[in-house]
Amino acid sequence: MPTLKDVAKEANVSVSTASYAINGSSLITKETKEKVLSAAKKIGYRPNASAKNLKKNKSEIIGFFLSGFKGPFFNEILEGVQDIVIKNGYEMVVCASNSKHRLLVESYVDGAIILNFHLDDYTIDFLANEKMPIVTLDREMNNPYIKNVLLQNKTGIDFGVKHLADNGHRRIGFIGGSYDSYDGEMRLAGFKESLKKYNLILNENDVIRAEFTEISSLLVMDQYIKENETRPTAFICANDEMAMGAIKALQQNGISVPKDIAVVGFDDIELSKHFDPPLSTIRIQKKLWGKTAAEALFKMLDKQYDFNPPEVPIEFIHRSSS
Amino acid sequence: MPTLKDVAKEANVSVSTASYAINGSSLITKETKEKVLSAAKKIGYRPNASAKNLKKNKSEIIGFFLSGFKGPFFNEILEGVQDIVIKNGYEMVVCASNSKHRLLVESYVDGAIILNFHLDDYTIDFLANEKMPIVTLDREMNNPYIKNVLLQNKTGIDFGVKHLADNGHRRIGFIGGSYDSYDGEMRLAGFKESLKKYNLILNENDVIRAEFTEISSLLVMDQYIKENETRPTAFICANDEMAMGAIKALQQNGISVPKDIAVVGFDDIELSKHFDPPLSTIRIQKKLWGKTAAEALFKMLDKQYDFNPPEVPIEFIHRSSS
DNA sequence: TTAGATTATTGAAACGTTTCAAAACAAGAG
DNA sequence: CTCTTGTTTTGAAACGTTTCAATAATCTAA
Repeated sequence: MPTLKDVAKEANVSVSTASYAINGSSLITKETKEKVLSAAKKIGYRPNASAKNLKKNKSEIIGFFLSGFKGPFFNEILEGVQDIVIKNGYEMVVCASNSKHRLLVESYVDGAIILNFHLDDYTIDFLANEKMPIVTLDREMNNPYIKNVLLQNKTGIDFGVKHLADNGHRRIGFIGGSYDSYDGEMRLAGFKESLKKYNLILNENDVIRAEFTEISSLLVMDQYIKENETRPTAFICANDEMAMGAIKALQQNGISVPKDIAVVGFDDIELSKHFDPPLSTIRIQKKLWGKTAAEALFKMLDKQYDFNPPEVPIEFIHRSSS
Repeated sequence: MPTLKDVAKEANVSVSTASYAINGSSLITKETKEKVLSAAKKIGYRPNASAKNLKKNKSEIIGFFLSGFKGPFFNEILEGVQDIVIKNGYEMVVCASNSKHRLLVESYVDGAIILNFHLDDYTIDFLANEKMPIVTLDREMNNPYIKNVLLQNKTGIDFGVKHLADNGHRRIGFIGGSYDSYDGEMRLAGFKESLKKYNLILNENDVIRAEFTEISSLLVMDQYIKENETRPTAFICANDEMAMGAIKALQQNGISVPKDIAVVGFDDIELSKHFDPPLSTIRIQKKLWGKTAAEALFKMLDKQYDFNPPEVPIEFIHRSSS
């Protein structure tokens, strides 16, 4: 691999001149610059990012750290982030990590957005600093170099519960996800608050848990149906996949949705509007979520720390499942 | 940020000893190693990847370069790649680039998988070398350090055409995508070959083009319907999204699918089986595609160049749209 | 012309690691 | 004791850049 030194030799200038020329410094005359540039092209020079970053102590790359590429969800968030990253002249890398987090730990990136339950709070808190601000999408953290861009889970759930209550439902069940999900637990907490708000009684037995997947929800719902004589007239679910699983279980047991039981999801994933029946759900504007997060990050990279990121809008989408 | 030097000072050893200790060299005694490690922890030392990579001239990271995060497609491929990458003790970064490709050009990664029409052949050819082998998913290239892991587009289309021909269709149309897609053009070429194979005549007017999206396909199909008195009894589409768009256009014009016109897609995306009517299509095993690509890459990283990656299986999925 | 100011170029140090070769130390053998 | 051998530690160079400070070249004005 040819280096700057090789370019300098080829162009008959010093290494420093070559460096200035390639970086477009105004110190260098036009002729020299051209000489260097054509020498660089001739020998196929490419800058070495490691050396550059080592010297400059920054990479102009930000990282998005997620738990895995599965799921119908990330693409849109990433699109939003990417837009802002490009606008700021940076690049984004996306990493799924479940253990080592090398890229996060070894100063690869100048900033990070985190949506990854594998990472513990302690690590995130330890990593955040002036040289590497962090935005979390999946937890609340309190650190001058960390901003949280969180969803309005409780508001969203409240829209759903209100809708059901308005339509006369008095006994509403909830399908939650695994305990380690911040959003999931917030949604459950919101559910309980909303029930109170609308004077509905909470039947603890009607709060069931699956694992955020369609199949897990189908199974637990099937079991629930078989074990319970009387049932809620509506379920609200911590995400759309589980709503779909629940609906399938209900249908398989001869229970009609929404005639016998109404079901409301959360997230409004792409599939939801194509599902049969189309799913009532709470929509997150995912691309905007990504944008908001990225903007918060760049604000911190610009040494501004004293602000609160704007809320990401959320809305209830009424379709046929309720 | 504390450096190795700080660790060395804290532990009362030399920098080299600290380095050996942290990297687990067998030269170092147990006690020294422990001393160093606890010093490192105490002062919050984290290795600096830039310095390390500069010295070692490798990063143990491979990059996946795609054109954008849109589309229902990438996640599964990425999952496959990620599995293999982790198995090899590397990390993967995913980048969407439309212009600068900084991460690809500046020796950030030790290898690359490319599915990105924004990148031109010349650049890819220029970048590939022993220190950075490349696997392409979206074009044929001939270079000792590049392997192509391509789909069996023609075979796939042939399954579709055969299915339609077997069901008595004599006039079959095709909805292609934009000209710059390798897979799209291969599918079109395969379509023409298959027509010949089954003695069907090609009506050039029945080959229409959209842009791989549902909406573009809906629009061109709508126009096609309005402009043409007689029509094929079946369409085969270069991807599932366009098949869905076409079906919607047909339905909006009072044409029933599959009763009046059969439609077959390509890719078998998640949505296809939930679509109304569920879509007949050609399935790509996307996760396996990713795995195959990653395995080819690691073989090259292991200095093995003389092999052909295995074919990625492909199959026809019969649902209700045909 | 020439001193002084301005512009263009260069040498060398530094960034944080790794790793070779040399040095220091410890242990056995004579 | 001293010599050898083997083990552990260390000093220093190197990786490819950037950038400060210093030098060289050119220009301006008296």
